[in-house]
Amino acid sequence: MADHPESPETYGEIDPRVEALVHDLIAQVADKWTMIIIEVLHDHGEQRFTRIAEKVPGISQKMLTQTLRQMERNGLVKRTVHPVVPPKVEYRLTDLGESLGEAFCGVWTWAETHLGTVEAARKGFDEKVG
Amino acid sequence: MADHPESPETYGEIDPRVEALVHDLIAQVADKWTMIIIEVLHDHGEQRFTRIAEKVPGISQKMLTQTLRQMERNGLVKRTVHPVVPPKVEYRLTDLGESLGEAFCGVWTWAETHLGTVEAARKGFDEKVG
DNA sequence: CGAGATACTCACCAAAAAGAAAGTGTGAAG
DNA sequence: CTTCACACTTTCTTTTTGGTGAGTATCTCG
Repeated sequence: MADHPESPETYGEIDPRVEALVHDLIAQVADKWTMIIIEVLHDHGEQRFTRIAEKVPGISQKMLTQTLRQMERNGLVKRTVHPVVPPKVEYRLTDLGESLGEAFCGVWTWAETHLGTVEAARKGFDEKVG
Repeated sequence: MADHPESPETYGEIDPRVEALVHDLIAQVADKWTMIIIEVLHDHGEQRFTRIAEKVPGISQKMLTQTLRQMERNGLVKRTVHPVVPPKVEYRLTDLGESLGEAFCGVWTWAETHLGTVEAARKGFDEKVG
């Protein structure tokens, strides 16, 4: 599973660290929940846990916590705890988070633009096969 | 799981069909293997099955077939079978596939640019936690 | 005193995804 | 007649994911 010394160039001159990070990030951004949370936080600004949950229908507490933690670890969101009772925790996008949202716009736009093409391709493919 | 009439706007005015497709596509594009295959095909042009496999270390035959099929279904690659023996099958990116690769560049670039920032954020986070 | 609010965590389980390995069809080469 | 190449497919096993529901800490309100 390590390197293949016999295949000199696997692909290009890509720094494996960048590779790994891209995979990582993309896997996360691509993640259903991360994507939506970035959008919610972008559109509505700083929000607390329960508010986010309300705006992301279908998410479980577990996944919300998990996703938010992951985003925090990657520096995409800032988590602010107010030491009051009952607890109050607020989340907001960092500059990094905002910039990722923007970078991702290209893919969103692509998807919107080519919606029809992709649907047609799928239909064509499924007809030939099915 | 449908709408929340009591929360008038969950997020924006997004057509749920677009939503769904975007999630779908993004999940697929974001896929580790799809990303790499797009790159390989972009850099090296049309390639046959085994050649791709060689350039994507770690992928299993199953996943390669699966990913390629999915990409074909979405119109990202063209599959050409030459009726010879032993079999010869070639894959190449369609215009749609190329355009997706380009749209994705933004994210790649983002990742390269912010590699350091993210790594630092992770380190900081892990130190506080661990 | 007991309920309620908030932001979690934890344990358990089912489903889905992925890996590993062996099998398939066909014709040419040895 | 056996072997090999190629592009898969199939089966089996393992790993990863995600949902559910209960539990926790703390202070306030009725």
